[in-house]
Amino acid sequence: MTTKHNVKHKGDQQLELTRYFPHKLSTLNMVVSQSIAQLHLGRFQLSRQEWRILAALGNHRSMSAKELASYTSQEKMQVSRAIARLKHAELLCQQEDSNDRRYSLLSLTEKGKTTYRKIVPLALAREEFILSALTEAEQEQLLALMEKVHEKADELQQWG
Amino acid sequence: MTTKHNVKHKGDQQLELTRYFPHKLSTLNMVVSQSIAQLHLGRFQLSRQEWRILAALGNHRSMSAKELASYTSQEKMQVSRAIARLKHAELLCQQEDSNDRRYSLLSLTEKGKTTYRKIVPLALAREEFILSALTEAEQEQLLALMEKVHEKADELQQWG
DNA sequence: TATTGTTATACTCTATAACTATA
DNA sequence: TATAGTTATAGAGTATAACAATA
Repeated sequence: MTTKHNVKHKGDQQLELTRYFPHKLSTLNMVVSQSIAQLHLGRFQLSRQEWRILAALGNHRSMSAKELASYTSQEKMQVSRAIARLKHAELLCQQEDSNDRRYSLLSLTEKGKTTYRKIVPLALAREEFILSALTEAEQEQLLALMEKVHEKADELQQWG
Repeated sequence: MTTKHNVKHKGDQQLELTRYFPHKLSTLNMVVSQSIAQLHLGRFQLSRQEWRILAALGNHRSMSAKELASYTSQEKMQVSRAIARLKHAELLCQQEDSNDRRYSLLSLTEKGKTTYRKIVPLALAREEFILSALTEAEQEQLLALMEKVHEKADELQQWG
């Protein structure tokens, strides 16, 4: 019996960290996210949270804080604080929803849109560079496989 | 011209966050790493850094702090602090390398080995569950594709 | 009573770099 | 002078939950 992780003794399972999927995924994410962070942190002074919100609003005109949290996969406090910073930097403006005043409508200011238009081509160029390691078909495969794994991991997380 | 990310106006690139590879990778990593963290944080009171070191030493008998840093993809301070905590918990012991006393030889205590033997089967079971979303062939594909992407991202990160 | 969003608090993590000891 | 490893410090990020306003 041969498996990916060696079994040295009967009933004595070994875990080789460098072949352990969660670790491989984590290190891949580390290098990819750092290469992207160089962009928004370095040149645009945007935290990851702020960058995600800028990206969301640049593409969707207007969203509530709750929608932003869900869309950007962040907690509502993270979103709330990122909004405060973006508002302070005058990249974003906030108005009440007249139908339900608990909601706020968030959208980019002209300054925010300008920043979006500057950063997006650079971000897409980096994505393209990274994915140029793969053929188009492989890219689709990779995304499909990641999707499947994501669903299973969701299941696991729910059940603890 | 159709691309993955819509182009609404000429020269006006749009980025759809949910289709942006770095973001998809980040959210996948989030759910996978959290499902693993439930294990080592919840049941074994080990931080991610400590868990990685335990895993490394359980599989390799003895390593120096520097080797651990490289092997576990962590900074040397993180490793140093994780070592201190593991030493305090008596899971790990440290002795000087008699050839070069700058180096220390780190290895698991019996208590550390016992913890390793308890946690590894559970960690592997979680990995197996997550990867059960894929066939064996798909698993190999996924790892191969991730490897290629990793190399490209390394390149990008180096050049800034 | 439930929901959106903000704020307070304490805690952890991180990054930079200074530091010790050895070579 | 270079390397292994530790420690100090400050800043950033995080989680929990209390809170206000609205429905």
